Amino acid sequence: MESAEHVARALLGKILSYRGASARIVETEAYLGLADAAAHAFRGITPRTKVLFGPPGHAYVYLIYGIYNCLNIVSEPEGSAGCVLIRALEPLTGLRAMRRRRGVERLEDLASGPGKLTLAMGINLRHNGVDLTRGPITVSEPEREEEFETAVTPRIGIRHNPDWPLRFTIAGSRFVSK
DNA sequence: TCAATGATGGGCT
DNA sequence: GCCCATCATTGAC
Repeated sequence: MESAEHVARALLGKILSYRGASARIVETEAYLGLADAAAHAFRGITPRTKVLFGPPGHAYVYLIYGIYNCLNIVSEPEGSAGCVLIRALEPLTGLRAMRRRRGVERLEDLASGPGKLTLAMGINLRHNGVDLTRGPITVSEPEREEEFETAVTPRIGIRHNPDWPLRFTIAGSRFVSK
């Protein structure tokens, strides 16, 4: 089964890595493409959304509010536009670079939000469309799989379908967004 | 502690 | 011209 929800759940606990920085995914949201008015792909293929309609495993990076970038992973086969927004990370390595790029010290503040984490990891619009199965940005299994429970809540900051339970977090993590 | 708000630019009607 | 899948700061309490 390959739904955005399934992939969003499966990404929790995985390791996102790029150029020496790595972090554990602790919060995701599923967007359901043409079936979901909150999704960028809802209105169909445009220059911006065409990567969403492409093959899974690619990055969809977009600019939000003129300032921040958000990282998504295309989650469904070509022609189907589901994706998963990465919303928060638990920093693991490359902390010095993350602190420099973010301008804050506290570990909990480095990547505890979708705009914060792209800045911390050095991910921006240039990475739109890159294949995450080939690098240099990668998603991999953790060295030690830790047990955790998945909490399910409505998505954050959207106006359409605001109560759909498509936000997934590692329960109790201090690195989720606030 | 918490709600309100300004920053800032691309995408789309 | 309006809308954002945000964040840090401000100011009231």
